[in-house]
Amino acid sequence: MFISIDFESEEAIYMQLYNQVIFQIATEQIKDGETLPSVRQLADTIGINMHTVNKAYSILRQQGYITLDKVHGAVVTVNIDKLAAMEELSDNLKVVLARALCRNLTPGEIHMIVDEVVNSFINDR
Amino acid sequence: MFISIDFESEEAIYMQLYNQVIFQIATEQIKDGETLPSVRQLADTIGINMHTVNKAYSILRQQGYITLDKVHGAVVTVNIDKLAAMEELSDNLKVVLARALCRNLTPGEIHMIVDEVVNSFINDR
DNA sequence: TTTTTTGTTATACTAGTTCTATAACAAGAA
DNA sequence: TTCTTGTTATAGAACTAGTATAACAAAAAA
Repeated sequence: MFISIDFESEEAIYMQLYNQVIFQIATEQIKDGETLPSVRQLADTIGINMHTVNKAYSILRQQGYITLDKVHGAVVTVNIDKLAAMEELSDNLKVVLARALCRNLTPGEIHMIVDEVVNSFINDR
Repeated sequence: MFISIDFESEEAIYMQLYNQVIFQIATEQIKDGETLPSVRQLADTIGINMHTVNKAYSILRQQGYITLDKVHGAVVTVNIDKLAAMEELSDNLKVVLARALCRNLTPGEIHMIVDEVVNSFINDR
């Protein structure tokens, strides 16, 4: 797994890590059932503290992207609750799309950009 | 302008305030050219410190949703740079749509939910 | 003119978050 | 046994959020 952290960024390290794991699952660079590096190993590779990786992993687990245990480590487990997933997306979209409407983007333009972004992930597979 | 703050929320007060202004511009409850309450007045109404309102307003200004000066106060000014708006939306969508793809939502399902959210804003106008 | 209100800036304090560091524990694997 | 695993505890440094008090210049109202 390739992770690159920008230490100059405003964004917290554990958040960058969290987002990059999400991106890699979305583009299937990491697939359902595959294992992430251990917290200590990844912390060592990146050059950050173990607890920072642990925090990212804990949030990923809490939100149902991975499972964690001592036997199997951090395993990607893609959620299958469609209804919950749709509600989550709806919530996440509210702020983003409100901003787009404030900028006077039309529903058509918004659709076009949604397509672009979705396809950029799918084409990376 | 009606603002309601959840003091129990994880979300910072200035962020809740920022988001609610965005929502009200998106639903045209506040229209282009209209004036927001002064920082002191709004702080008093909500029952929070002046600096907390000032922070929300400063970010709104910095991101081009309002202009601030002593003469006219906080005036809503809808941005007209389409290209910048589209790049901003594209960036904001990346994280949200990656999460949706991790949940195994299809492009069709994503489009349906985008429509729902966009229409919920437009129908509130 | 005086008073009030405006955005803006400065300083200071508390509480909480982020990140690091060291350490320890139980449990499975080598 | 030895190593590695996830997990938890504690503690410190640096930063952020929110509050509080205060002050300034400039426009508006009295």
